[in-house]
Amino acid sequence: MTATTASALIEAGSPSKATLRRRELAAAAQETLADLGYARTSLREIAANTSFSHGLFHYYFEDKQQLVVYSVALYKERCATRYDEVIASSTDATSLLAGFGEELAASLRNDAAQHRLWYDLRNQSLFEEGFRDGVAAIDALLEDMVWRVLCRYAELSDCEVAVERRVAYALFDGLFLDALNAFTYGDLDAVERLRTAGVALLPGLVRGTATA
Amino acid sequence: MTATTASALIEAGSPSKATLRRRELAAAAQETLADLGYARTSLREIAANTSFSHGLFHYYFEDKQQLVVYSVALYKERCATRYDEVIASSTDATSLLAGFGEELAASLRNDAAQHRLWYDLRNQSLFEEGFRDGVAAIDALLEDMVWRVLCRYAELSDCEVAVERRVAYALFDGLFLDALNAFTYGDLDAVERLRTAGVALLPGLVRGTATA
DNA sequence: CGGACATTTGGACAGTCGTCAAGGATTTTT
DNA sequence: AAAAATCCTTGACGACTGTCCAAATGTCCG
Repeated sequence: MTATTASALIEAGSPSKATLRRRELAAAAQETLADLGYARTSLREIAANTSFSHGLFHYYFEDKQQLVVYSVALYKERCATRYDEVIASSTDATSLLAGFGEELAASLRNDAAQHRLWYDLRNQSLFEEGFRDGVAAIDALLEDMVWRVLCRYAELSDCEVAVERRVAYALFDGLFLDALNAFTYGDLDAVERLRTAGVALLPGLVRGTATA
Repeated sequence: MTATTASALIEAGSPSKATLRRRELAAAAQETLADLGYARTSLREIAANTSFSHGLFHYYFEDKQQLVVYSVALYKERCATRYDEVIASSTDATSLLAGFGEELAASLRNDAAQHRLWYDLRNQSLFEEGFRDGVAAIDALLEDMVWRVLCRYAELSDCEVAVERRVAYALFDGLFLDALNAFTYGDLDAVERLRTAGVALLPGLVRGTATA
């Protein structure tokens, strides 16, 4: 249900002409935002990296907040399906672990700027109420994503999950945020460290089902 | 060594008259900043919650960035010693766990606004280079704090630590950030959930020393 | 007391910002 | 082809920002 709410932000199904333009503007905005962060990015600067004028953004979005939330949601909707193929194609726990670690590392390596924008937005939502609903919807998407990985891993390794959904998400998120920090500061090893730590964490979140 | 770097930010030892005033201004600034967040807080607004004028802040601080870093560091220096008394006074693993959980919960319950300011600042540092050194110094302080708790727990439970320093910090930080999000959104149960999850995590980060 | 220095004020400066509205330009519909 | 609806640009408005600075105030020592 919460996931559906998030999808509603992007308006799935009917790609009307206006919706397509809206997505185009949001995608362009996302690049500039990922570069500079929310606070330092003005609508004029966003428009400058575009073939459109700054006024147009107010034609398609009510205000800056809506634009930013829409932009981030647009990326995160794709991002939240990142591990689904590995989940579906893995037939044993070991290969799931390997595929998961690979995707985790790739996500940091290739999309670091987008991730830091997401964390920026999530943090702003602690101060600006207007962000809360959008952020909560995206957060639910990511929590579901982690939960799917964990459940599949438990299934393949014949165990049961030993932590709550939100705890599992919080732990992986902590690892990822730490790695993103290091990576952004220029520490290239952070990618491999994240892979290792992520792969090591997963087995710690399940317990054998034989004990009773 | 890294901790010493952070302490240098606050200038320990000699409480000159100027330093005292500097601390007073920073402490006042911290309140407004914790309320509004970094981006939405202007020097005029900070000064308005003070008996001083806005120009004075530029007399004691080079720019807004320095003021903010100093303000957050001032709080975090105290905060990073939060668990030390429990560490010192606990004589068995169980009471350490209980005391740790209690402090963890209290930290969220009482200082939520200060914590979200810290996370705000840490996130800004991903976009603004001027924040990096100060943030890294504070981060090292917190990592040390977690590490001290973990090492003491391992010692009292006759185990050895099974994860690296930064991984331990990242995991607890993930739990805390998740709880802070929920708490700020009005979820009062987040405090007790954080206590439970924190207490449950600690034993998972050590392993018995008997196995060889 | 009087000068030297430190502290504090409040206004001015030069920008930047989000928002909006009036008017072209373009597309769609009739 | 004319009319209507939609799309897009441009320029302006008022408010706000960090920073700087000349002047006022306070403090301390000779």
